[in-house]
Order: sequence, then structure tokens, then C-alpha cells
Amino acid sequence: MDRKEMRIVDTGEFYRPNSGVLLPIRVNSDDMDLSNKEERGSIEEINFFSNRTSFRQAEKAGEVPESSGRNPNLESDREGSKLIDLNAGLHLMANSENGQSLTNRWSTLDQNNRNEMAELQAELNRLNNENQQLRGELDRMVKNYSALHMQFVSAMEQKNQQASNKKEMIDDKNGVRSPESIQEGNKIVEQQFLDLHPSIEETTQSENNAEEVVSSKKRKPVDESPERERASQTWEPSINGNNNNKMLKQGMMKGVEETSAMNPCRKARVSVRARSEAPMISDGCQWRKYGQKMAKGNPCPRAYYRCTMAVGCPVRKQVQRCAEDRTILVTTYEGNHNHPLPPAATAMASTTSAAASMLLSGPTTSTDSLHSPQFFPFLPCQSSMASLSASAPFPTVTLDLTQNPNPLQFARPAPLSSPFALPLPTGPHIYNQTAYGPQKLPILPSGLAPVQFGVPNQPSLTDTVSAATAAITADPNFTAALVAAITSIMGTPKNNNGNNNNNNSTNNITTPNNNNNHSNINTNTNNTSIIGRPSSPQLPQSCTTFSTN
DNA sequence: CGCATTTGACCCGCGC
DNA sequence: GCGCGGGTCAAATGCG
Ligand SMILES: [Zn+2]
Repeated sequence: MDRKEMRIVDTGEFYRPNSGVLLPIRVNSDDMDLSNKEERGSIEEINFFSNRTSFRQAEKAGEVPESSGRNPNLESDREGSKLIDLNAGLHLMANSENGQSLTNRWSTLDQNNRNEMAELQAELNRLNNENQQLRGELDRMVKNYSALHMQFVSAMEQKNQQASNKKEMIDDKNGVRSPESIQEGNKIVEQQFLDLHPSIEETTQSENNAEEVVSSKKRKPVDESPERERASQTWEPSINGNNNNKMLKQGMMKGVEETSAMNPCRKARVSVRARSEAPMISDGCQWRKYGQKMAKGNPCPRAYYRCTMAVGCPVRKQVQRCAEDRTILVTTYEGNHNHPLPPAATAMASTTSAAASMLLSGPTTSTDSLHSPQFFPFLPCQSSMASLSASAPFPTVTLDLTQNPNPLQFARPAPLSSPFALPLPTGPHIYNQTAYGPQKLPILPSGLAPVQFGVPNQPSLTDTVSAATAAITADPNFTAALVAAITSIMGTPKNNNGNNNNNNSTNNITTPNNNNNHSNINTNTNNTSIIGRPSSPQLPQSCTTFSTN
């Protein structure tokens, strides 16, 4: 098929949706036959080279009634015919008079160029229109999402306030009035706005304070064993009123903190692997170490921290070095902060919250949803992976930031000052990243903070976490969102001084049986590898120890 | 002296 | 029932 003909046909297709707009044809008419510019559609075609193709013109005029709407198929055919006519006419011109052949050739070339230009311009216009349409669509979706989210937040707020009132009543009945019960309502509201996605514990828990989430699964809601001195000391005032004195002895905060319910949401974890020489990455929060254990299979001890930025904050984290690469620090976050966070800490908090929501918010966010390669279209070429494990009891999202291909992605817009800005991705940025591969500028949501991971003045994990958070929280289905997150992770500088400039970030799907192949996305059951990355270093499974139990 | 860290003991779930 | 391992507690200790 002739190249030109192909081109014209394509332009015809471009404009077919916009009935009546026949820019390419009109442009040709400008060049060849200006007399009928005002006519539209096939009228112009008919007049195309009218002096030489009257036969065809008459033929086509008879074929196609002009009154009816444009028929795409017919349009295509006619345009094809028109091009044949065009070529024939040019040929005749070139051969007709030798003296003018050169001039005619030049004019032909000029016309061709102009045609091409016109076509390109037409395509440009078309793309602009399409872009505007898509943008409008996106804006609409974002608006809808925001509206829904705000509704959800307000609903949760109401629910929390109701629960708070209930708790106050209980406390009053027991003769103990917990200050937290008064404060928690506000706290939770803050947290919800802060985290963008209120986590499941807040939705399912009848009592509102986030501290309840803290208590581990082993803490049973009813103290059925009196001989357990510690258990009776540390907890459950609202269910077992006899413990109130003990709780006072232990301190109100602890009592509230340990008040718990077996909330599955507590299990949701976000594990971040990052290279850092420091014993602990700085994520903007204040942590207090409350324990250290030697983990099995890892000579490096595992440290346990809890957030001390606010009394009773349920957030905890575990820090452990990777057994095989001591420079890799694995930090696992758990829970949601119940207090406002500084900008530096917002990213991580949002990430953990979003990850918890992601992992626990139903089948669409489970690992199953990630089995489809369409969720990671970029992975084979960009070597970036999402790690999700929705498996019970500890669904875990693992962000592997130890391998980064792009050391020069430090430039990014200055973060906004407000620590409470929603990390909601705005505009098409996230889709830009998603669709068009690695973008060097991180799509940070505006409220996210400057970097505080690792050594000062270093670019930090915060970028990655922010982007991941934004991505996760932006889309309840976590499709494009996940893609965007991972894509943005690729653009995040690693957090250490490091010597690891040439690797890609990877996220991993971790399996319940601790089969952490960092090159694969595995299912919970059969460890089916969806997307492999043979080139990535195989990291020891002990590096992500929290996905299993 | 107050706060944070250390560290041994304890709790609990799970597998055998 | 017992042992193992993960997680937490809290007294002891360290530090500014
Ligand atoms: Zn906190």
C-alpha cells in the first residue's frame, strides 16, 4: 500500500469521530483546489483535481450521498481513491511539459511537505483534544475520589465519635475517666486526614482509639487467666473493670494502649529495605527501643521500637539488618500514628497506613489482584517490583529501596510546609509516570516531607515512600496506583552514602512461607512467579522476615 | 534526676 | 505437653 495513501487514511480515522471535521482533506484542497474550500466532506474530494478526474469525481458523487452522515468505511475508501487520483495527477503534470517539470517537481515536493505539515498539525490538534479529554476525565475521577474519600472520612469520624462516647460512658461507669477517651476523637480525625486512608482497625473496631490496635494478637480481649499477673496488669480496663486500679498503677497511657481487641489490622505491615550504615533510619518519628531479640537465621539482632511522639501511639517498628548484606537495613512498620506528624514523618506514616488499607481492604487488594502482569507492565524492562503479601496473619508490603538505578533524581519540587496535607496525587502526574515509564522527577504529593532518612543532606526514602503512598492511596484498586508507586520508587535515590548507584529498586511480593525471591512476585499458595528479574541479586529470605509471622 | 537503652524474663501461638 | 520462636515487658543500667 502506498505510504501516502496510508497516511491519509489514518488522518481520516483521526477525524472520523469528530464528524464534519476534515482537516487533512481541507488542507489538500488548499493546495490543489482552493475554489471549494468552504465545502466539506466529500464535496471537496470530488473537486480534488477536478480537471483531470472528472470521471472518478462523477462516479464518486453518484456513490456517496452527501446529505448523510459520514460513513467511516466509505470515507476510507474514498480517501484511498482520492490518493490514487492525486498520484496520477502529479504524474501527468510532471510528464506533460518538460520545461516546467522541474518547477512542478519542486512544487510537488513543497505540496507534499505542506501536506505532511498539515497532517502533523492535524494530528497534533487531535492529540491535544484527546489530551484535554483525558485530562478532564482524570480531573473528574480525582474529584470523585476525593469526594468519596471525604465522605468516608466523615463517616469514620462519626463512627469514632460514637465509639468515643460509648467508651467514655464505660469509663465513667467504672469510675475512671480516661483522658484519652476525650482526646481520641480528635486524634483519630487528625490521623484519618493524615493517613488519607483510615485503616481497617478504625473501621471495624467498635472502640475508637488507635492504640487498641497495638496490642498484639496474643492479647486476648478477656482476661481469662487471673494467674497471669502481667496480663492482668497491663490491660483491658473496659472489659474487665477490676483492672482499673492496676491500670492506673501502670499509667493511663499504657492501659489504654494495651486495651485491645484482636484486630487483624494490626498485622498489616510495611517493610522497607534500605541501605544504611546507621543503626536506624531516620523517618521523622521519635522512637523508643523497647526490646531486642536475636532472630532465628540472622546473626543480627532485631530491635523493636515504638513511637514516642505521642503517648499511646500504637505504631511500632522492627529494625534488623539483612543477614547477607549487613548494609541493608530492614525496617518494618506497623500501625497508624494517632497524632499529627512532622512533614518528615508523613510519608512513612501514610505509607504504612495506605499499605494496611491496601492489604486488608478486600479481594481487589489482595495478592491475587497482583497476579496479573498487567499490573506491572514496566517490570521486565525497569526492574522494579511490588511486594505485596496479603496473606494472613501479617500481610506485608515490602519496599526494596536497596537497588536504585538512578542516583540523580534528587531534584524535586519543594515540599509544602503543611504536615497534614493529604498525600493525594494530583493531576496526571501519576499517570504520566505510570504510562511513560521512569520519570526522574518524583511525583510527590505535595504535603510530603523532605528527606530525613539516613545521613542528613541525603536524599531519602521519604521520596519513595511518599510516592508509593501517593500511588497506593490514590487508587483503591491499586492498579495504576501501584504501577505509579513502583515507578516512582525507581526514581528514588537511595538513602545512604552509598556505593549502590547502579541497581534498581525492587519491591517484592512476599509469601507466607517466607519465600522471598526478590525477583518474583509470588502467590501465597504456590509461589507462582509472575514476573521474574533474573538480573536482580537474590536476597536472602531472612531479609524480609515479617511477612511470614 | 529524668529519660532512653539494655537485657533477661515472660507471654503466647504454633508445630511436633 | 513441650519446645521453639516471635514479641513484649520492666527492672537494671547508662547517659546527659
Ligand atoms: Zn506515632
